[in-house]
Amino acid sequence: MVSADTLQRVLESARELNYRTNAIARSLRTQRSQTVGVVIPDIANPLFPRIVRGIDDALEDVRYTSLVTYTDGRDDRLLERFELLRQRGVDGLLVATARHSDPALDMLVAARVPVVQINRRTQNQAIPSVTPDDRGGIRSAVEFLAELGHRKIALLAPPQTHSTGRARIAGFRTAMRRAGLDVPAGLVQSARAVTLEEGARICTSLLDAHPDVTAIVAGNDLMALGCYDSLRAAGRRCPDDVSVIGFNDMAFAERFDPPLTTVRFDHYEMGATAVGVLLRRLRPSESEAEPVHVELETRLVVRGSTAPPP
Amino acid sequence: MVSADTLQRVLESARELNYRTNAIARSLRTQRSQTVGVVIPDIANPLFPRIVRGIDDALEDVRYTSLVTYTDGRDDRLLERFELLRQRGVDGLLVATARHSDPALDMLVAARVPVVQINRRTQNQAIPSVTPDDRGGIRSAVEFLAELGHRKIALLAPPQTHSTGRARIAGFRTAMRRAGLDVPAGLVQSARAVTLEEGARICTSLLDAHPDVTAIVAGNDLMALGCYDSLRAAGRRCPDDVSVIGFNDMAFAERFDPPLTTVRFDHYEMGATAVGVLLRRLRPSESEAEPVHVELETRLVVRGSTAPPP
DNA sequence: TCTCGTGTTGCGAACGTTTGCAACCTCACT
DNA sequence: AGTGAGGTTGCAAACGTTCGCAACACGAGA
Repeated sequence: MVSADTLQRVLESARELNYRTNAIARSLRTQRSQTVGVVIPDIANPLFPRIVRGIDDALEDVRYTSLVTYTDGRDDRLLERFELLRQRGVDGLLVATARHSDPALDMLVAARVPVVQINRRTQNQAIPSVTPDDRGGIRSAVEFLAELGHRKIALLAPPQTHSTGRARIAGFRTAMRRAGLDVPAGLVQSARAVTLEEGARICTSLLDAHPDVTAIVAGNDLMALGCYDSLRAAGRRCPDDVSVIGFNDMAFAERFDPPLTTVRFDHYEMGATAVGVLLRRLRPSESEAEPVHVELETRLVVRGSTAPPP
Repeated sequence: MVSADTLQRVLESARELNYRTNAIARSLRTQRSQTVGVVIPDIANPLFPRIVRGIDDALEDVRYTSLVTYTDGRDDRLLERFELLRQRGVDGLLVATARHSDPALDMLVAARVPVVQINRRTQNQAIPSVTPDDRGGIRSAVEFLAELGHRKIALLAPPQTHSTGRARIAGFRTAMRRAGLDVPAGLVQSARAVTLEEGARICTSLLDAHPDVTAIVAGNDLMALGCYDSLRAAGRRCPDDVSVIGFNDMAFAERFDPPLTTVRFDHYEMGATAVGVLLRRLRPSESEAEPVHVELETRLVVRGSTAPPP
């Protein structure tokens, strides 16, 4: 539109005065901040750094920035977090704290805030989500254990209030049925939280009640580590006496003692994909489009925490 | 200033219209964004999540928000990252990527941008910093090994371009001297990067050249894990044949095989303290105050990767 | 009663962009 | 030469706050 020479001179003096376009002023005028809010339980939980990294890299490609905030699993903080982010003018939200029934999320869709769920999802189908294939993952774990010869397999599931809890229980039951195995009451336990300590606690009570269990599918890697502790305390060896399988393939899982057999999916990709879904929603033309629900492929990574039953 | 009744009514209708003060407009007007930029190599590096968490919690107390961005160790990206954050109008910067000589940081102080360094520092004394007590930490590691009876102790230091590299070499030399031990050339090696792979590489070449080494002090926990790999590949056992000590006490270090003996300091506190220093700098009255350099106390955590020499 | 000081109220400018629109210019066609 | 289309230029409004300042009211002292 202007001559190359003028452009050159403009750019030059801009650099000279070191002009920097003021993103705040731009945001105020355009009503878009090129910013998305990310709500996770805790960045220090090993599940989340790679997710966040995937988010941030994908956002950077389109010159967006993330604002990350934490709930520490305290659901009463959710609304407050959302409020904070909206004050800051985020264009959309990436939420990894969904509960099966989640008024805070419902409120967001009512307020027409673009939201995408990560890792977990609510029953409200109107909110797009990117999650692992929980059922498939658990199924591959059960199949593997069954092939090894295990018959008494227990599941330590995430809480029933999480989609991960429900989906994994469902996946477990169908896989067991297909393998021709019983699931006696008491062999499926729901945790109150997805923590190492809770994993240990449940594992201990489970083994007390059912000493003949030879394999445990844990709700995630942290809970699997809790099982390690519990087994050690009970004088049982893993994998010789009891096999353990985790979920997530957290960083350094291959270096634990024993190296953890676990269901892997790509955390980085989960974050990046969620950004893609959100950005699509952010386009005015597609803001009302049918919500997508992406399920990420899982793969069982066999390491040292699984063996044939004794 | 107004009656309690009026206040009540104002607040009520504010809630009714669900008024939300627009942080962007406020920032534009006040020229303060209540935001600080955080520059780290990579959130997926296990050192950083707890630091960032400490930062964010401390910031939240004063209603600030962080904008986190990554360099992946590519120093040429630094300026670009700074530029991005300044465009976004951050009030100050927290930088964990300092090099011993660092033009990008010098540029920031020239531009009077409030900066605090975390974990590492440049030689430019004008920039406040919060770092671990590198010398003290290494000293406690060496003293412990010497007490166990080790005589041939090697150091795999971080790069010389990092303050951590220099300080740890210095600490190593004085500790060895005090213990009455020699430091032959070749027993102090500087890494090119602070990674697991680089740790393995150096460890292998070190053990080739000096097979009589019985203990290794690694630049950090990741490099220590690299030593594990290298030792295993060489058919040497840890700690029976060679002891290994790390630095940082990264998450789950106690669960590695063997559990890692390492120098611990409080990452969370490091982040929180840095925020404190930065906030003080942000006050106009103290922006020119003498820069402080906080050194965080370290403590050796003895686990299973150390034993008397064979 | 007038002046001055103190305190309150309310208006409007400013922050740095983007964007719509009016004004203007050029050129071609009638 | 007049008209209109197409294109360029430049100005001003607007985004949602904060904050300085003018205007005003009130009371006290001369």
